Amino acid sequence: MDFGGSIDLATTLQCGQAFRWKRTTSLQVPGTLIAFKGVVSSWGIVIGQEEPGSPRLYVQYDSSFVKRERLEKAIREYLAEDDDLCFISRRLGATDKVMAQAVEYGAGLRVLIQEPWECLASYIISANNSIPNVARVVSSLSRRYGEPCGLGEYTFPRPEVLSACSCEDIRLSKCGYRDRFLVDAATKIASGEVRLGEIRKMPLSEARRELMRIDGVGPKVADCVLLFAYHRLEVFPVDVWIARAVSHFYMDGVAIAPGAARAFGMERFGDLAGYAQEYLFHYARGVLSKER
DNA sequence: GACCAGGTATTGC
DNA sequence: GCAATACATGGT
Repeated sequence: MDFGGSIDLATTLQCGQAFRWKRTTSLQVPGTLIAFKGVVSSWGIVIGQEEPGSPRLYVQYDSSFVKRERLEKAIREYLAEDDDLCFISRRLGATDKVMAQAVEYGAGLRVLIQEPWECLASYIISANNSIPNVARVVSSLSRRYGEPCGLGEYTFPRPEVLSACSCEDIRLSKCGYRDRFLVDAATKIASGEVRLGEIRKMPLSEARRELMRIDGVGPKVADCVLLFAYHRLEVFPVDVWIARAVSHFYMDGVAIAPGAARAFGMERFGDLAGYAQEYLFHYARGVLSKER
C-alpha cells in the first residue's frame, strides 16, 4: 500500500510508544529491509518498509480474519496518516535549536493512534518498568487471555475478561505488583464506571481526572493514554527521560519537577507538545543515555 | 548485591 | 500539600 505521508516505520514502531511490535524477517518482498509483526485493530499483521523514507508499505495478513480494504484503512488510521508530518516537523524545528536537532534525529517518527484500552493497560504496566518488560507482559496477557487474530498473534484481552481474573491469575504474566491495578482498570471499564468512549469528548483536564480515577493511573500514565490513544497532541507526558531532557537541554542541567516540566512543554510547544515530547524522548534516549 | 527501568500509592509530617 | 518509601520483575 502507498502511505500518504512521510514515515520512518522502524522508528515509529520501535520508539517505545507501542509495545507490540517485534522485528521480523518473514516478509518476503524483494528489497524490503525492515519488517515488524504485531497487531492493528485486532488483526495480526506483518508490516514492512523498503527504507525509512519510502511511502510504499508492504503488509502481510491472514485474509480469513479481515479483508484488505478494511485492514488498510485501519493501518492508515493507526499510523495517523492525516497528521501532516512535514508541517509538524517544520514548525517544531523552528521552535528552537534543541527541538530542531531532535526532529532531525527522529525524522519520520509519527505519533500512533492506539486502541484506548490496550494503551491504558500497557502504560499501567509501564510504571517503574522497562520497555522490553512491558512488551513481554502485554504479549503474555494477550496469549493467555486474548484471541487468535492471524499470523500467530493474539488480541489484547477485553476488559470483561481481565476483570474476571484474579490478581494471582494476572500475575502469571509477570506484571508484578501491578496486577491489582490491571484488575481495577478492567473492572472500572467493564462496569462502565469509567467510560473510555466519553473521554474522547471531554476537555483535557476533565479527561485526565477521569483516567486518574483508576488505580495505578497517575499524571504520566493518563497523559500517555491521552496522547497515544486519543491523539491529544497538546499534552506533554513527563517521564524520567523527559525530565532529564528538559533539565539538560533547557534548564542548564538544573533538575526540574515533573509538573513543572509538563507545564514547560505544553506552554512552549502548544498544540504540537505531544510530537515535541516524542521527538525529545527519542532524542534523549539516543543521545543522553551515553552520558550516564 | 546494588541500582535502574516511560511511576504510583501510601504514609507521615 | 509535600517528601520519603515500598513495590514485582528482569537486566546490568
